Amino acid sequence: MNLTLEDIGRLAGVSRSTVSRVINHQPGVNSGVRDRVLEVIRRTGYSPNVAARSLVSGRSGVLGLVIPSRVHALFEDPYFSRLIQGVTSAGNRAGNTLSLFLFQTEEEEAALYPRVVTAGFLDGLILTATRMADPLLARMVGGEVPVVIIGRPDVEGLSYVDADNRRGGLLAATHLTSLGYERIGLVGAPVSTTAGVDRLGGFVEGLALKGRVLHPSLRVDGDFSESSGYQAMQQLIPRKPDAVFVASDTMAIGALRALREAGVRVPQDMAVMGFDGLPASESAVPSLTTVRQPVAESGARAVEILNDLVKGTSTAPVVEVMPVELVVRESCGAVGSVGDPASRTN
Amino acid sequence: MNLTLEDIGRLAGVSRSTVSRVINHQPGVNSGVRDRVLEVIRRTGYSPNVAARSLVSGRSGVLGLVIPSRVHALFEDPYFSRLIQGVTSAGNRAGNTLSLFLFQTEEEEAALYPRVVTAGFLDGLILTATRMADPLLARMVGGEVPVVIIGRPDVEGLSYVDADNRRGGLLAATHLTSLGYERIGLVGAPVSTTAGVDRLGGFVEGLALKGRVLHPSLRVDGDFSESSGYQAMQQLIPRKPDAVFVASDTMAIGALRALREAGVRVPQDMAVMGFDGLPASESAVPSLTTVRQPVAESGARAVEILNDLVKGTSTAPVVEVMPVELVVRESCGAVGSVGDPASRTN
DNA sequence: TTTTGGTCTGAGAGCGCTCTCAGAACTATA
DNA sequence: TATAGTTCTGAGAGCGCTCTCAGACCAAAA
Repeated sequence: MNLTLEDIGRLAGVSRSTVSRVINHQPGVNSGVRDRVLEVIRRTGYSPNVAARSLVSGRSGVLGLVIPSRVHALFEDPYFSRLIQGVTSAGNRAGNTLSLFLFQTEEEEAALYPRVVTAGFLDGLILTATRMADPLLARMVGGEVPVVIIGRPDVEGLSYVDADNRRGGLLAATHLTSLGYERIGLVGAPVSTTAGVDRLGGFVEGLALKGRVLHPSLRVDGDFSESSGYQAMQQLIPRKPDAVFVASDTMAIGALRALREAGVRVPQDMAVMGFDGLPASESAVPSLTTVRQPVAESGARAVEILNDLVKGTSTAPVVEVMPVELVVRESCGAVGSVGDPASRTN
Repeated sequence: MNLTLEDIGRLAGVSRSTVSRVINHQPGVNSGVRDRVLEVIRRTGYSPNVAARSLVSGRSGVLGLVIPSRVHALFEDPYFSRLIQGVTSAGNRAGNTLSLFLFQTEEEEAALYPRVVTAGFLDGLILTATRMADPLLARMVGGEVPVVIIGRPDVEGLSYVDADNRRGGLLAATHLTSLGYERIGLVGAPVSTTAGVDRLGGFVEGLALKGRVLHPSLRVDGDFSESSGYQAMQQLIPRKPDAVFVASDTMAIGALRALREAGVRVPQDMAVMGFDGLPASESAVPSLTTVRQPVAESGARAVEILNDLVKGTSTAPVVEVMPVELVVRESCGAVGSVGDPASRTN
């Protein structure tokens, strides 16, 4: 049942070459012939053999999405679900198929690397969740396969799509200070990631605009996991901040859990802000004021950039910074009936 | 820089054929020659061209994972993250690469289907989250590509890996009745899925063992999403059940949210059970008694079965039912200081 | 020495496709 | 009618690999 170009040609009374031309929308085919061929293709349900095609063209239409999930919990962050959705839907539109590479350990990563890159099977690669000084990045630079990073890499010369984390941190600081909070703390993202560094940098800058500094005792860093947010907040509670910016929604949800257990009311006793704008931030109790970043859009944009790189339409490095946006909900007391800073009890 | 078999052969002083034999671990190669070839391969970092290989062998080593995420929220259920982890890690071990197909709409599904199956690019397919009477399944049956379903399909003749949902439902019912609860309700999974049907069936059977029936007014079905669990529980609260089995952890977390808002204490005023055993069920407040199913293991098992099918080691249909297990935590009052049924206040 | 049998190696065909190139067919111009 | 130009089509090479088949080589048996 596996048809070839030759078969279609025979059925349509033309040669393999002509059928190939029709399939690839090349000019110079008599329209009558073209219709006849298309009709045969439609009738037989023929679709070209991808392996043969990519053998000669050197293109497979397959893009790789690499997620080095060393931190096991990492992948379970809904952030990745959204990202994957964005990447696949853009891929579907563009005619790509997506291969997913999840690495649990660095050994696995090293072992599979040749199969991923050297085999000439992938047209391009999207890398996510890289750390600073990531060996993965080092391997990629100057590789034979175009690469787009999601998140800002710490080396030059690579294409990437990043959220405007710095501005996001700044928005958070501005929002909290303008609401009148005094002792503002931070549950940071790991400073081994540029996202962590940038969100921190923007946050500190935003505080500085109002002549404030981030007191070191009011800062605890997490690792993006829910439980790390929980633990970080447990450390912060006795130090009595009146507002805390948590640098990811997932960690913020953990922080809310710690506060609930400790009997600290949000926002009356303490304001909490998140970062990401995941659906979970909306259904949290109280709903979470957060900085939304366009996760799915970033993934989609990465696919577009990568496809341009593959086609040679554009040449590296392409950089795209995606806008972030403040989403005001209940957890900072700025809206809703739950209370505002003026009516706080502590 | 793209090396071919011919290049390696020239460098090692042998022919293409011999190099091929070495690479594919075929017998009948002089061990001195073999070592020489391997050394050249190691030195050059050669790895065979996948397209050429699969063109002649008819195998690509690529498995497809199809997730028809019609319900948009579906994919954001951490269940899928775990499943994907299980599938990829088994795939990594077995030398497969994984292609991910996420369909947002039925049109997309239909449009991409030929590209997925007919193109001869995939060795096999893993299908998840199929509904009853799923057109996707109909398309698969008798297809040219081996298929393994995750979850029990509603048609005969297909290989599948399923959790023992029926037994899970029964465990839930038995646990709740043995704790002395009287008005036991259900937030069900959609009956358009076999998981929903089986969990319901087992639950009803478990109640029947104690001479109980599930009162229709105490049953509301959800769609696996957090918000559907929230809404279902809102409907259930005025009907005053003293225990509710929620047929997925994600929905159970929504249900807990509704209860918290309504001021209903868990487990003192109402016991709640979940299903799945996701990490989130442990960090929920109160921690959730649930039925754990081995999600990652199911994914891994599906890969193994599929690989056997591809190799022809086994012939369809292969069926594997994965065991489930009761995980007792705080939310039913069976353990912990929060209270037990005897001390309930209503 | 010849024969037999086994072990090892290379030549060559072919997987299904793309792409170049040459030639066929047809139209426009001299 | 002859020539040039244009449009369309098919033959054929080749992408990098696997696999069959025949032959080279060597040791053991006749």
